[in-house]
Amino acid sequence: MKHLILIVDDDEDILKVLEANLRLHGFETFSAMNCQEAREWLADRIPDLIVLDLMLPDGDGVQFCQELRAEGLKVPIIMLTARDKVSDRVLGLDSGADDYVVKPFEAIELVARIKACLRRYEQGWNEPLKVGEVEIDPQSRTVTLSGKPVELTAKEFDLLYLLARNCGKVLTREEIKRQLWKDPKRLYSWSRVIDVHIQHLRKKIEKDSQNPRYILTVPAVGYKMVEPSQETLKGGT
Amino acid sequence: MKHLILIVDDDEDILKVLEANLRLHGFETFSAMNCQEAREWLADRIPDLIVLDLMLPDGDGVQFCQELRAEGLKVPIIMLTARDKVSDRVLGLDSGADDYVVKPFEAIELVARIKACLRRYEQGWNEPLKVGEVEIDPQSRTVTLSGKPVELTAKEFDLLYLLARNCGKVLTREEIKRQLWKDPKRLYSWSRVIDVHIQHLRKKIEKDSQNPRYILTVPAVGYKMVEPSQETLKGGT
DNA sequence: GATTCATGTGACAGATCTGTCAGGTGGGCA
DNA sequence: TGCCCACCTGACAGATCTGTCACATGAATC
Repeated sequence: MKHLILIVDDDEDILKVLEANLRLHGFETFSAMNCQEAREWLADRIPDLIVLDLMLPDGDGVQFCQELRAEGLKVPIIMLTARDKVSDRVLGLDSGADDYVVKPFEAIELVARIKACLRRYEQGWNEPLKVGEVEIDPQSRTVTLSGKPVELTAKEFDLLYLLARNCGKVLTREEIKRQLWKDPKRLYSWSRVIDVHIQHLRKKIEKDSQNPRYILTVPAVGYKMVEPSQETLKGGT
Repeated sequence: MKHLILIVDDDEDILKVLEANLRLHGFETFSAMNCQEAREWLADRIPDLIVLDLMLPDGDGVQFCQELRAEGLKVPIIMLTARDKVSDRVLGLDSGADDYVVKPFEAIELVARIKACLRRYEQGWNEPLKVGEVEIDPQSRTVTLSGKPVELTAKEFDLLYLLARNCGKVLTREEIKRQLWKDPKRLYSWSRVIDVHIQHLRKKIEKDSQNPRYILTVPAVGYKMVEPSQETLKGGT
């Protein structure tokens, strides 16, 4: 439930201040001293927001930001930048960043920006979705099937919402793991958790969990959710 | 899932540093010390990207690169070159290389370039294709024939997509094998797998698998996919 | 028409992948 | 503390996929 923030900065003092402040405000934090560290960390899990210094020992923050965006990372990124280094690229925010804060700054200001960004971002993750007869409302974390409420556990809900947001697109088990488990180290790669949760979901939202219409297996690849076709909707054996 | 990178360089130190760095970033690597070794390796399989030194003991990198392109190899190639050797040929990139990095370089920079190249390249592998009435969508891994969905296995799908991407061009069995089997050692060279999969595909997407309109046999060479001509579309016997 | 070579076809078995289940673990709560 | 519940693990069986083989077919050549 806590938001996880990744801070990328090479100044230890700033790191410490930021970490302390953010934790005070109920965030979980993880720090990286350079691009490389950040990359490695991001290979495993996805934070809710990234605070990124413009100047890093092993690369340019703007470039790094563009790289992340190109990889399809969608979480908000806030840039830290010295006043005299505020380049047009950053100001134009076409680096892919969502906001920037000029150093030196009050920690409180950054926290405010972070909260604002998260709010805006989570709008997208707060939108109710409808796939076929399945309606998913993240606000209340409720799911209804043909109007009737369905009880889901936390993981089941998150998994369903993730699938629904990528409706039609195949998600590999790797992708799912990265999004749903903040600490993937604890999850053995050969674990069958995802399959198990998928089965639970099917039992709850499919009429015939043996012949699923919503959550399809794509052999050798992963799973995908689809808008059921008319015929499968009718012919519900 | 991991990307496979072939590094061609005769400097063992550089090789070691590159391998370590690339593996750290989740790539699989294979090294060749010269053109010959690279050629032999490439005869078996196709990496996702090649890092190629300009100066090699048994040949010129630019020439080797052109050779590979002439053979129809399409994966991105990044050239390594000493600053004073940056020839116009390389700068113009008409050697067929996609990018170049000047020595000495930061490993991190190369990694960034590699990722950028891969991203650009893989865009192409996510695009839906349409050949005649056959539509192929890699995102959802679905195929439709005249709008009606067709069920394919994983291998069948990969094979079809490969043929479609090379629509009009003949692919030899060797080329197909190199692209679809990352570990070709396990596949006997006389194996008929490809033929068998082709037959399965024909049964699924051709009206008359005896007189295929999409997937044609080119005797003594291989297979090719074509945009069916009008007459064959009408006269469907 | 016989021979030869390459491709098409169907059957089969081993490999791989998914679905399923029976514990085990740990956190929350009374 | 002890119960309950969600979640994770690991083993297994069944289903599916895939590579191999044996043989059929068909075209080209002499």
